[in-house]
Order: sequence, then C-alpha cells, then structure tokens
Amino acid sequence: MSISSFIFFSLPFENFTVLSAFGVMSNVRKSTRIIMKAEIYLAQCVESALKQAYDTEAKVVIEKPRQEAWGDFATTVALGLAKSLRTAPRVIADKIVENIKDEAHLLDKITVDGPGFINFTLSKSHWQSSVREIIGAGEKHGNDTWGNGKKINIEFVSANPTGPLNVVSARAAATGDVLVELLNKVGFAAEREYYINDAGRQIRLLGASVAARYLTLCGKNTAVPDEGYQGEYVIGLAEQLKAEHGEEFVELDDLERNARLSKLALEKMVALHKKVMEEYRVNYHTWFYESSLRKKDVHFKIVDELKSKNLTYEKDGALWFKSSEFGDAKDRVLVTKEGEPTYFMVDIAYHQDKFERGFETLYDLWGPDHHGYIDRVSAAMQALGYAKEKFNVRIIQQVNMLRDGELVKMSKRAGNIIEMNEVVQEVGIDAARFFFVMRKLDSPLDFDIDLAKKRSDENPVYYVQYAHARIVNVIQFANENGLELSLDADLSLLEANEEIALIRKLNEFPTVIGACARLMEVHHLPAYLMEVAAAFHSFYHNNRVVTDDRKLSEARMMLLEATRCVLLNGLKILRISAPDRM
RNA sequence: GCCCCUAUAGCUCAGUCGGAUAGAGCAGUGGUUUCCUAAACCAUGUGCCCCAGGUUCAAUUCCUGGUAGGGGCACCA
Repeated sequence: MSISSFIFFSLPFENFTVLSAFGVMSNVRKSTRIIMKAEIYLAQCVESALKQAYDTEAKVVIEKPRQEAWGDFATTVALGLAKSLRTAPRVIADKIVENIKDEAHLLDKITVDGPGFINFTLSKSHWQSSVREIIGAGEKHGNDTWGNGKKINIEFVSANPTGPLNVVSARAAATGDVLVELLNKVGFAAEREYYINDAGRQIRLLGASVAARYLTLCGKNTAVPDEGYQGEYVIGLAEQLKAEHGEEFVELDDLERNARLSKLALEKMVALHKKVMEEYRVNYHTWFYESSLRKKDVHFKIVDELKSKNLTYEKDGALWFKSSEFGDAKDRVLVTKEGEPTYFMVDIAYHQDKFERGFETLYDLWGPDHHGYIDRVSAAMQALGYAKEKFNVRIIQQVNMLRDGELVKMSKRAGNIIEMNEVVQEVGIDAARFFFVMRKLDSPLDFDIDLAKKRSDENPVYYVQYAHARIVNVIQFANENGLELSLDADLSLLEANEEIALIRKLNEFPTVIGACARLMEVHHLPAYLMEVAAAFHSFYHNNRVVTDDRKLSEARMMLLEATRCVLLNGLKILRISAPDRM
C-alpha cells in the first residue's frame, strides 16, 4: 500500500459526525476543509515540474518507498522517461526536482537516490495536523467519490435451498458483504443480492426426498430416489413436517404429496438460510426468487429474443443457444428434449432482470466449481446487447477446514460436510468473518478452527480488537484523571518515532480502502488493521499517555482517538465488533 | 485431452501500474511489567521468489513452454 495523507485547502466541507465512545467530542467544531490525498498533490507537483523542465507529459505514479528511511513517498517517473528523453534518469530526476514548486509547503525534503528515484519526505507538522483531520472526518475518513453513484449489483452465496449452507458460503458471504461496504465507501451505489433457486428439477428432487422420509416416518417404508438428497437434514425436515402436519399427506397421490412437501420444505430451508445470513450480519438488499421469473414467463421472452436474433437452433429435440459465437467453448441447451427450461435459460433472464432494475455493472461471486459456467452467461449477456465488461464473475477459491492441524475431510455423499452455521457458532462471528476475508480471493483458504477459537496473541482478531479496547480504557483512565479530549491540543508535541510511525499508518487508510475497491479484493483491509494495531501497541508500550505533562497528555489522547477512529471504521466495514473492554 | 486457480522463509501468507537491500504473522531463541489492560512490547536467523526460455535499462511481478498441487469440463445446479 502506498501511504496516503492529506492536504487541506480552505474550501467548504459538509457537516460530519464525530465518533466517540464517550461523547466528549460533541463540542467539536465543524471542518471547513476538503481533504486531498498527498499522493495526488505530489503527482501534480511532479507533472507540472516535468512540463516545465522537458515540456513533456507523463502519468506520474506516487508510491511508498520500500525502505522508510528513503522518505514518505517516491516516484520512478525519471527512470521511465530515460529512453524517450535520451537522458540519464538521474539527470532527469535532478531537473524535475529543481522545478518542483511546493505551494502547499508540505515537503521537508526531496532527494534523488539510486538509479533515479525521487524521494519525498513530508514535514512533521503535516503529519501532526493530520491527526485532527482524521478525528474530524470521523466515519467519513477514507471515503471517496470516484464511484460516482454508479449502481453495482453484487450477487453472492445464492446457495441452493436444497440443503444447509456450507463453509464456502461463509467465505463468500463475508467477502461479498465487505466488498459492497468498500464500494459504497468510495462512492458507488452497490447492493447485496441473493438468488434463490426455488424452482426446477432440484426442488422437485428435494420434495421427493422429503416425501420418502416422511412416508417412512409414517410407517410406509419408502426409498429416497437415487438422485435425491440423502443427507440427515432431510430426515429432520420430514420430522418437522410430520410434527406440524401429522399424517395428512400420506393419502395424497405421489405428485400432489411431493409438490406439497416440496413447497413446505423449501420454505423451511429458505427461512434457515436467511436466518444464518442475518446472524452472520449480512443484510441483503434483495432476496430474489427464481420462481418470480418463472411465474411471469420472462425466460421464454428471452428465448424469443434470442430466436429473433437467429441465435438458437434445434438439435436432438432440444433447443440450443449459439453461445460459441460469443466466446463460449460450445453451444448450450436452453430447453431440454423433455421440454424443461434449463437452469441456464432462467439464469439468463435473471441476469437481464438485474440490468433492467437499473444496475450498470454486475458482479457474481462464485465458487471454483462454477468457473466453466462463466463463458456461457457472459455470452448470453453479450447476445442480449450488454457490453462484455458489464457482467463480471469473481471466483472465490475453496475453503479447507483444519482441526488439530489436520485437514477435515468433507464429502457431500458421505454427508459429513461442515455447515456454515456450525463453524460460525463454534469460533464466533467476529473471528469467522475476520478469517474468511484474510486471504486473496484467488487463493484457497486454510481455516484453522483451533486458531480462530484461541483467545491469545496468536489470533489476529483479538490482536486488533484488543488495540481498540486498550484505547477506550486509556481514554477512560485519562478522563478519570481530569483530562478531556480537546481538539485544541498542541499536536506538535507528537514527536516520538512511534508517534509519527502510527500517524503515518493511520493516513494509509484511504489508500487501502481505495485499493480494495479498485481491485475487488478484501484481504488488504484486515492486514492493514493488524498493522495499525501493531503500530499502536508499539507506541503504547513506549510512551505513557496520562502523564504530569498535561499538554503532552492531551496531544496523545488525540492520537489515541484518531487511532480508535481508524480501527472502528475498519472493523465496521468488516462488520466485526470493536469492544470497549476485553 | 481442454479450461480455471495456486507455487515466495520451518509453517500460514503479503508483495499495487515491472524499479532501490524481497516483507509480515506464527513457530524457535533471548529479554521486558513497582507504570494508563502482558490478549502487549523489544531483540534475533533463514530465501535457486517451482524450472527453462523471452521482452526490458530493470522481472518475484509481463509473455511462452514445462513441472507439481487443487478445482472444473451434463439436455445438474
């Protein structure tokens, strides 16, 4: 992550609310400044210096140097221009530096190092004053507007209501939930959506399976169909339905009984899924029922549209879509020879429906077993006239559960899958959510159940939460000793190495949020929060907050409050609690 | 056979648009508390960045080809 920091201009800024555990900040004055990242300012400085020196334009990227000693920010622009300008990179770098006009007086030092890096060191006072601005921004710290209000739909989990949710859903749920939060933080209008496949063949199979178990319970031994659901939970469903409805379905003919039981079982499963998601703190904007599309025959209208574009044909009694004309490996069936619409066919209608509801871009989060399905949906969307980049899929790799250091073997057939709810209940919601967003989406995630349950320093969740609790405790202690948080504190007293290091870290928050949103990745945020916690703990250990030196204490209280703001903001995005005491 | 993902320290993993001496946590070792929470801090070692080519002033990063591991290739979802 590159460091980000702020420059303050005297422009009007909207009102804000201040986060505080104790309400001591209620008298805070309103900010009248707009926040701008230091990187953007530096990039502009370098760009105009470049124009001045060489009459050249180039995209200037400001990054964080590998070594802290080299400075706060750096750019390699001189290295990149060496060829086109036919000049040694160091010469270019020197000339750029000569032409830099630091109008905001932000810079303490600019050096040219190595083969031609330009390193910038910001003044201490800039870092110090950022503490006040972070507190002032409150929960808006890290917000941006580049999403421009664009409507984005993020569909995730969408597990079949034919069985309990497994651990992969827990990863997808945490990921999708946090992604939406991140996107909205940078100005998008992103929404969470869950698609419920409550129609079609699989649901009929569920009905038949429940019916078999139900009849068996009623004394009429019946086998579960070969392709049906064999899991224990089906017996549970049958038991519940028998308890609620007695034997009223026994005398019905098979078709009728299956249909009735299928409907009732489905309602129970969907209710269960909704409950698990709610307890996991995922609040979907939309629970979309496949049956609502089928009722309106929307999927047949899609077929008509594809037909009219001459993109379908009949073969072997089935109706095919020419998906290979849009990059799919082969054509796909829309209507089977039995005359049944495929899942795919309804799915096309579903995705188009999202567009018709006003979403400009769609993101689906799928498991690795669905990657082969991407091309055909993409093909369908293109066939219907939507640009390729409007439909996106992010594959979330698998989850391996580890217990006692051993991989827990899971098999659907053997019925020993680990349910999402079990894991969440066992390790706690905070730990589960944190662990499930810790890894890059492309990587399989090893979930160490024992580690997630540990209440010790090895567990990263507690490390971050402990930092927050510690801060709350110290501020409380300070209050008891007659110290109040005051925005007028003299921040120039924050000079210790640990203090500056912590402040610099706090200023990276907006950059981390931006990177997550831009890359559609969540794992940078928990990693960053661990860094903030580390910087804070280090500061805390080496510096007392509550001292005889009242001015210094007040300055340090400000630093603590700013740190608390960042931790709270970060945890809030992850929807993990920020405890006041541990 | 075809497609997707992965390969970096003993272990689990970061590493942004290719840049300066490749990082963190855990484990190991040694230390820190008359003091606001020790669920904490400090010190300490380790790397054919899977292999071979290519592009480039510069490759862990991009391209090609391998090797190994995981997943997927239905008129299921």
